[in-house]
Amino acid sequence: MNKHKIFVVEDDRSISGLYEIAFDSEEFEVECFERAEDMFRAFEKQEKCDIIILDLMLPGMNGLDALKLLKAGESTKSIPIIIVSAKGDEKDKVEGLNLGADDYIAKPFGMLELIARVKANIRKSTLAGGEIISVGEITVNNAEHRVLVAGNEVQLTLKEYKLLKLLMERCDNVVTREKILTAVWDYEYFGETRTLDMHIKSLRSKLAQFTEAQYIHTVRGVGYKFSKNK
Amino acid sequence: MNKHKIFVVEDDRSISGLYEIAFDSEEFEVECFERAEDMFRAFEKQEKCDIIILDLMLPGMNGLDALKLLKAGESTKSIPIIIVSAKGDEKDKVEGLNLGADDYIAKPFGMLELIARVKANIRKSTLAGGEIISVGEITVNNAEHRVLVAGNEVQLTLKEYKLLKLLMERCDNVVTREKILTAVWDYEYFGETRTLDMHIKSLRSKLAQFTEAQYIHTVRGVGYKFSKNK
DNA sequence: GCCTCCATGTCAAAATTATATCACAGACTT
DNA sequence: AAGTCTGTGATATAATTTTGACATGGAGGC
Repeated sequence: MNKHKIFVVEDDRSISGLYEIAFDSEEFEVECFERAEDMFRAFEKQEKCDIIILDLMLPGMNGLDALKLLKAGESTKSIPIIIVSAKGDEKDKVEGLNLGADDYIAKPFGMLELIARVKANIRKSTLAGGEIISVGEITVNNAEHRVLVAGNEVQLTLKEYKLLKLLMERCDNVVTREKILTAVWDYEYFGETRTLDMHIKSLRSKLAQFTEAQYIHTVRGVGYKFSKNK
Repeated sequence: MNKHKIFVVEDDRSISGLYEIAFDSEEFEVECFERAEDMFRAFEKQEKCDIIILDLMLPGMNGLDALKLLKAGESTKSIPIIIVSAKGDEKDKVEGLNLGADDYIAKPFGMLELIARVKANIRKSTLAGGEIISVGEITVNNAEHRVLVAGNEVQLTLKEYKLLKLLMERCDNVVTREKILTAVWDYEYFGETRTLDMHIKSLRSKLAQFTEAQYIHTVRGVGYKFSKNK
C-alpha cells in the first residue's frame, strides 16, 4: 500500500505543524491549507487525498460550507472527512456529522487519538470503497481486472479498461476529453488526435456485443459520459 | 472445493427469491431467513455457512444488533458478512463496517455485483486459512513444500515455487509485475528485465506436463493472473 | 429546409510496446 | 567436473496503440 495522503485545513500554524510531525512517517503524507479555498484549488489541479481533516473554525469560507461543497462534488464526496472544533461546540459537531462528515474530534485532542481516528477512517473507506464498480448490466472487477457485461466476460485491452473504469467511476458525470487524456494517457498536450475516439469506438463495440443499451454517451464539445439511462 | 453455503437474512420475499436464483449454481447454496432470530436458531442447530448476507432493515431484531451478536459469537465471528441497506443510508453503512462487517452493498444492486462481492469475500476468508492451497487440479502444500498437478508431483525450483504460491494465494486476482518482483525477488528497481517472463515460462511448461488447462494467464500491461477458468 | 463548419466516428496500415522464447554464462551444489 | 538454478541480452512474436485520411452527422446561420 502506498502512502496515504492527508489534507489538513487549519489556520493555526502551530497546530498544523503538529499534524505534520504526528503524521511524518512511511505511512502518511500531509498537506496543509490555511483556508478551505486553498484546498479546493488543489482539487481543481487534480490533486488527490485519502482523507481530510477539517477544522470548522476557519477564516474565509466557513467550515460547514466547505464540508457541504466537498460532499456535493462528485470527485470529493467519497473522501472521508474528520471535522475538528473546539470542545463543547456540540452544535457544530452534530451539524457536521449530519452533513456527512465521517468522524469528529474535539480540541484539544491527543495526537494518538487523532492518528487512531485517521487510520480507522481510512481503513473503512478503502474497505467499502470496493474493488467492484457496477452500473446497470456492466460490472468492473478491478481486483480481477475483469469486465462483465450482462454476465458475459469481455476482453478489454489496457487502455480500454482504464477508460471504462474512469468513466464508470465518474458515472453520470461528463468527463472532459482533457481529463480523460490526463488520466488514461499522461498527455500534457492535447493536440488534435483521434486516439481517444478510437478507443471509445472499440469500447462501445465490445460492450455492444452483449447489450442493446448505450452506456457511453458523447457530449459534444465537452467529452463523454457513462450512464445507464439514455 | 465443495459448495459454498450462503445465509441470507432478508424479510422481503421477492428479494430473497432473487438471491436464490442468482446463486443457484454448482458453486453456491443459499438458505434464506426472514428474521435474524431464525438464523441464530440455525446456528444453534450447528448449521454452518461460508458467508452471510444481512439486510439491515429487518422486522424483529435490528440488523446492526444481529451483526454485533454474530461478531461476538465464538463460532460465528469469523464468518464474512456483507451488509445490505437502502442507498444513501450512509450512517448504517459506516456503523456496520465499524461493527466488523466485511463489505457493504446498497439497494438496489445488480446481481452481478453482489455475486462478485460474495466471491471476493469468500476468497479473502479462505485465503487466511491453511498451509495447503488448492485450485483446480493444482495443489501447493506449503508445509511439505510440494506441488501436485492432477495428482502428479512436480519438481519446482525455489523461485518457481514462490511465484506459483504467490499467484495461487491471489487466485483470480491479477498480480502486478511489480508486486511479483517485490514479493519473489526483492527488487526495489523495476527496470526492464526478462527474468520474470523466464520463470513464468518454465512454470507454465512444468504445469503443462500434467494438465491441458491454462492456469497462468497474462494480463497485458498489468501482470499475471492464476485462475482455473479460461 | 439547406448549407457549412467542425467535432466525432471510422478504417486500415504503421508504429510501438509487452511478452515469449532462446541461448548462454556465472553461481552454486553435489 | 557435471548438473542445477538463475539472470541477462538478443531476437521473435503477438498484441495494442497511434496516426492520418476520409466519412459522418449535429448545430447554427441563412
